Amino acid sequence: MVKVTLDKEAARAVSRIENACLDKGMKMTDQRRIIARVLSESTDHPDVEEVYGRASNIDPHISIATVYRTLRLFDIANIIDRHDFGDGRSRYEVADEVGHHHHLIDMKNGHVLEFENAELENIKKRIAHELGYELVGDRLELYGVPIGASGDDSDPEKKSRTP
Amino acid sequence: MVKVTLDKEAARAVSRIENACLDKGMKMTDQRRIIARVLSESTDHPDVEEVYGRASNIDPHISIATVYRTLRLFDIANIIDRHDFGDGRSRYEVADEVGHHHHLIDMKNGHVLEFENAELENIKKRIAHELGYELVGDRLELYGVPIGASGDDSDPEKKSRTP
DNA sequence: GTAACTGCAAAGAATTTGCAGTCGC
DNA sequence: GCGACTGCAAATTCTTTGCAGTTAC
Repeated sequence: MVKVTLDKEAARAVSRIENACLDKGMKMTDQRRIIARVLSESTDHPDVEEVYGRASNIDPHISIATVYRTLRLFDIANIIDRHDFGDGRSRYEVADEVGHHHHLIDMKNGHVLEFENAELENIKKRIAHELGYELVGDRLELYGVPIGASGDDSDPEKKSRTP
Repeated sequence: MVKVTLDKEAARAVSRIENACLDKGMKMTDQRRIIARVLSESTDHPDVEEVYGRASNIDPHISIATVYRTLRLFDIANIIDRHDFGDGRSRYEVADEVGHHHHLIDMKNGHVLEFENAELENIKKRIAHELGYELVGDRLELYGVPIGASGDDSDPEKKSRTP
């Protein structure tokens, strides 16, 4: 049942991306559809290499240059969000349709948690206003260590370097 | 009078950095002293190339590799903060001794404003706790456009690309 | 039909590193 | 004196780009 829900959501995201492309006069090529699907089905925050790998499983002929170009386009079109978690590379995920979430990076094992907080959203807006600005974007990452932990050390999303 | 104050502060920052180096068993070379001075005297957020340029004005023989190495060391030692404002390069500034400030990037002209907000600090900590983490670091940037503006377009700190 | 897109390989930009010589402690 | 540090140039890593052929609309 979970899987069905996921597939449905992913399919919805794919068509959302396809529509966004067509709206902006971009052509919907097989490669873009594949990358859209890969991103829609991802629940983590893959970097370019990782997206390339997953896309290659679907079409082994896809080129990494195309992945770079497509991710850049999707990013500009606000279809996806680009993140920088402190290791050198950019990471991507499908953009929120509503609301806005941020990330907490577990310094112990590299896990990335997502969270959303209305109060936080308000404060950010308020601070910007107080400085005389309209908030048009923002970026927040928290870096933390598990409370009272001495736990495992796996690193499903690699390690970060910025504290 | 302002200038005197600045020089005093810069001198204090330089010796603080020197002490931190010695504390950690790092050698205090001329190059490191120069880079410490450059950073201490900067009120903006220079990138490596810029630090290199300013350091070169003091000692034209300094190498950019040394600047890279030194900035990395200072960063690890928590003497300085590294930032990423969305253009490709890293930017640096002397770390806060107390408190913690963040940045608002003016999307219109690239200006970078600094701000501090106690309420914000609390929320971040609280969110981390709710997720089961002790907050050990964080990063926040706001991107904004001036309210009711159609103003100038200078870019003293270059332009950013992330919204 | 044609402008946009792709793959490939080469170019670019930012940063790191190997090595031989130098210098702080 | 010795290990840490520096300068230099070459190497790495991530990302972009020029070009010739292909494809979506």
